[in-house]
Amino acid sequence: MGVSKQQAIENKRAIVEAAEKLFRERGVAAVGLAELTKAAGFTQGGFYNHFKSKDALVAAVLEKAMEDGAALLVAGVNAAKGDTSTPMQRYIAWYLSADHRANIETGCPLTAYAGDIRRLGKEARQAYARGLTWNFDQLANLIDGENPQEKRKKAITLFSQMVGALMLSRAVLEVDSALADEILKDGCQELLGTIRPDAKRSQRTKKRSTR
Amino acid sequence: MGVSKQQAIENKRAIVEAAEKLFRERGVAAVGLAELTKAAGFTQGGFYNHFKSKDALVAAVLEKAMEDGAALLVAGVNAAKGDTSTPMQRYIAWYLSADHRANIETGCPLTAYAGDIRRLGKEARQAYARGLTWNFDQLANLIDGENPQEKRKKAITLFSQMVGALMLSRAVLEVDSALADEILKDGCQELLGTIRPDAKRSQRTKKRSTR
DNA sequence: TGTACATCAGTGAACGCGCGTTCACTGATGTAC
DNA sequence: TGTACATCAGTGAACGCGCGTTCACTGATGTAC
Repeated sequence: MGVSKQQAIENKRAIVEAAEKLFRERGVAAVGLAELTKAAGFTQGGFYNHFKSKDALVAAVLEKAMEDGAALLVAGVNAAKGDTSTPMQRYIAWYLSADHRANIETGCPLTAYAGDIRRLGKEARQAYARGLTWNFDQLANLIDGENPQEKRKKAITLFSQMVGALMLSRAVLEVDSALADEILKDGCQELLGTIRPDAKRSQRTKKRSTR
Repeated sequence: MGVSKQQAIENKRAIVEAAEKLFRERGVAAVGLAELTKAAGFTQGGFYNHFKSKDALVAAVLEKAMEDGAALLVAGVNAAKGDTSTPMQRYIAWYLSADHRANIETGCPLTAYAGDIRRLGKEARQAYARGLTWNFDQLANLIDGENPQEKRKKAITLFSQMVGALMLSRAVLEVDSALADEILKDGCQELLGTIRPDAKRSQRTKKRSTR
């Protein structure tokens, strides 16, 4: 129908954006191209002007998701004025928050896609692995002291626990919200204690006093 | 075509068994009833003699999977003759083994379905939540000392970490097997150290000496 | 600056396909007498 | 114990549906002159 180059670029971006949200919420297989192109403001057939297949879109979406995930880490780690917590403490507190749990479309893509990624195309899986590697590297930098190997190992085990707790909490949220909250809170408490041994006791005391 | 009652029961069991494996490997949405009934030895239309809908099958499969997961925990915890490790040590070592990672169809269903369960029917999600609750209870019993709340908290955080590490390791296995192995091994080492502080050093020493 | 025309993003119908579900029918099983 | 018959698991074709992908066509955009 005749559309400016700029509009075409915007339309492609809109497909990826819509896919990024819908894929996470409902799963890649459950979201059709008709729905995606409609969300981007045009019709089904035009999809193939932008991607050679749905699989190519999936790869682009994962690539974009990993970039967004990286931005989340970088931004989340910045302290608000007057905040005396460490970057790692802020990251953990955000990661295992009810807010992050509720917003799977805008949250960490590594947890959001953890269950599906095995079944997606190779390019998508490679993007995921690259994103995970980058995340481990960044987290290792936020861990203080010790030798590089120990820092990396701590980063990996810490992140594994965050991913597991967030997934399990989301898994049972609608059916057993008390259990979901327990998983999140226990994980958060435990991890904040782990990264700073002397913070563990004060964290616990704080919890109790607020009850 | 006339079939004995016993055969009919066996056929129903065969559907659930086939579904249990295929659902985990390829996802619930990607496995059709035609494939399942064929695997069970009959044709598509007969499915509805056994289940009122695909959703009802999914619920039955999750129910069965949780039972099997429970049996895995109970069995895995039993010591071989001459084995001096604790039940918890054995469970962790099995859970974070390359063997368990490779066999998603027969492994722990809580990790296998962690990513998909949010999108399944309510009955299936309830079965999952019940299975998770049971698992936490059992693991808490395997943790020594301390008060019940601390044991439960430890069980939850420990299991979260195992689920996260196994999921992430599976997620990148085909694309970056070195990273996948690192996640599994670091997680295993860390957890074996956590549950028994004095075992941490000996575990590390053993690892190094075998390299 | 104005005109002629090639480009190519979007249209909308069609393709073959597999899905979950329904249904009239079959015929061995298993029960009632 | 033998016969008549109701039950019901399995058959196989059909239902409407939505999927990913293809394609001839449209027409505003943007370039070449």
